[in-house]
Amino acid sequence: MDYKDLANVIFPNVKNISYYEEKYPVRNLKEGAVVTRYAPSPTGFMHIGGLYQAVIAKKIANQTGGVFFLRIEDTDQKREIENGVLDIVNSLKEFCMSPDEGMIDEENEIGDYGPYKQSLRKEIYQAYAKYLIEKGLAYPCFCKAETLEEMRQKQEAAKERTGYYGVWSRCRHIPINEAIEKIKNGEEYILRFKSLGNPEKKIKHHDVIKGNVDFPENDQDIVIIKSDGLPTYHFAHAVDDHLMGTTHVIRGDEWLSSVPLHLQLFQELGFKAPKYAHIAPIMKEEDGAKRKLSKRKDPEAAVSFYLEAGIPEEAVDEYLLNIANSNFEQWRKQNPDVDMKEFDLQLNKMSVSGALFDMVKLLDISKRIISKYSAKEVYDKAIAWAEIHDENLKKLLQRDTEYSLKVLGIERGNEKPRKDIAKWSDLEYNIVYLFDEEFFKEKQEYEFQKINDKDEIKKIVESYISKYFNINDDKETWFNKMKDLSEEFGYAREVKEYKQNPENYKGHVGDISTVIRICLTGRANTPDMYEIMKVLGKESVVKRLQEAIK
RNA sequence: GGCCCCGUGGUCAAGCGGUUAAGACAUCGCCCUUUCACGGCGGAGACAUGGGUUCGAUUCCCGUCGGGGUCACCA
Repeated sequence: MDYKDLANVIFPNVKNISYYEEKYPVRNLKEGAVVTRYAPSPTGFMHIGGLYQAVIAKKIANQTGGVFFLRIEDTDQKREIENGVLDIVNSLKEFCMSPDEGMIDEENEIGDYGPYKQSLRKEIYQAYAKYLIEKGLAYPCFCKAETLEEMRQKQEAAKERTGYYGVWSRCRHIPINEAIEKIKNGEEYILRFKSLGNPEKKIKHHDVIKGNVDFPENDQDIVIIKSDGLPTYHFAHAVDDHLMGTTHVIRGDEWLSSVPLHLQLFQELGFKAPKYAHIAPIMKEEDGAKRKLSKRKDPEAAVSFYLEAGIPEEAVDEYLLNIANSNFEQWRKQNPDVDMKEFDLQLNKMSVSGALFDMVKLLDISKRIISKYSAKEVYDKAIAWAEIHDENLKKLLQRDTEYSLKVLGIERGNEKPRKDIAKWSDLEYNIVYLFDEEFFKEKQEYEFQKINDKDEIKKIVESYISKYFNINDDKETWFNKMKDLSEEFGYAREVKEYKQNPENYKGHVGDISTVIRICLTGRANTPDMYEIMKVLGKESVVKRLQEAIK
């Protein structure tokens, strides 16, 4: 009895690995093209850290003329959630991070290296597992959970390393015929990798992000095939990334310490090892301590959080890119209108330790991006958001599209556009008062500032309506009239004038215009008043002013 | 606890033995033909710590402290 017999008893019907090696040939890509992947488990909502990985992986692949694919790692069927795959696929799509290959919905996929869902690749893993058994590098393990637990306690008591290795790996030493016997008797077992590593020796690993890291060799006989017949992460990683032609494994740095194992697996399977780039996680500060953004505790960990808040997807992508390579913002400053696809991302410039998530910075980026949109773009994007999240805003904007466009166009499209909207959920507050129906819905409560004498206010407004206001004035005329009005009531035409001789005036043009502004809009702070009047139109302006002094 | 990684202003970060230690966000002040926003200018604000090595260390080495990761039939 030899290893081949054992292999045949365990996997009597699987194909030879040469079948798969031929079926999935080496990719025909140009020199330097990088193949990356995003390989999540459908076990919960899409995490911002996952998006971060996807952004980086896609960017690196695209900018080298390579391939970015999506592989679903659903080998832990206990933890799987409903619509997990769909959520991942849709989230990627929303953030413009759709893969070149891989799953495109719960069932379907594109690309020649599939299936891209691990649960559908069972027989492939088994073929490679069989190959390892034949080589004497994998063996069945009959240890029960309790046995393992006992062993572990002994190890801890003896202050030894825990795990299944060396003298502790009892099933490794079961004679082949005995193992076959057990299997034939129906004993339950899993498959373990037979590690040839020696922890006294170091392996050198060069990580594309972390740099040189030395580890002891792995000597753990880790599980490669679980009792449900599916592979563990480690084994699936080696098989899949080999067959799918991944050149750069870009993943979270929680995997860094398994590199010795993975390298060993690639080695023993006869695969060329990929390059590894281990990304530091996005952190959050709590009670003075840093920790990974948590799915449970932090709403901002879910990508849906940003969608719901109405932060443009583009802004989130740019923010993430900014965390990845901090020189992005310099590039952005020099190339304000260039698509972020043009930015050259460099893995070796990535930080080795995790950055704290900075919502303020995200919002700043978001403001910049929204400020660049045309009124039409704002309209379309805001409606698309409101469609799902804000019925009121949708109605408001759609009532009179033409008018809405004028409102959204205020101080937009010029050289220094307004940057006061960071997310679509800000928009309603920002513009409601420009709609008469809403404005007159409730009696406005005016809080005047410097000038608050009712009579004085009434006179100022009346005078403005009767003597100065003309909707057709150009900006300069309009401006001068505001100064004339100021003068009429004993206020300085210029702020500077007033500051030089405050005793000569009751105030300055700013005080007067504030009165008009508040009567007109109900607010002390608004965008340019001239533009607002133009948008409101003659009737509305007069009506608003008259109502205000009633 | 073992193994591994990290430690520059509040945050993200340049920096690779000699620098007035960049820049961005945040913050403060001033300016910007009237508010707000934008923009401009300026201010405050940092090399965790103790030893080495060196003519000279933020940069190199060691210790300490602090932070993070990992030690599953989870990924």
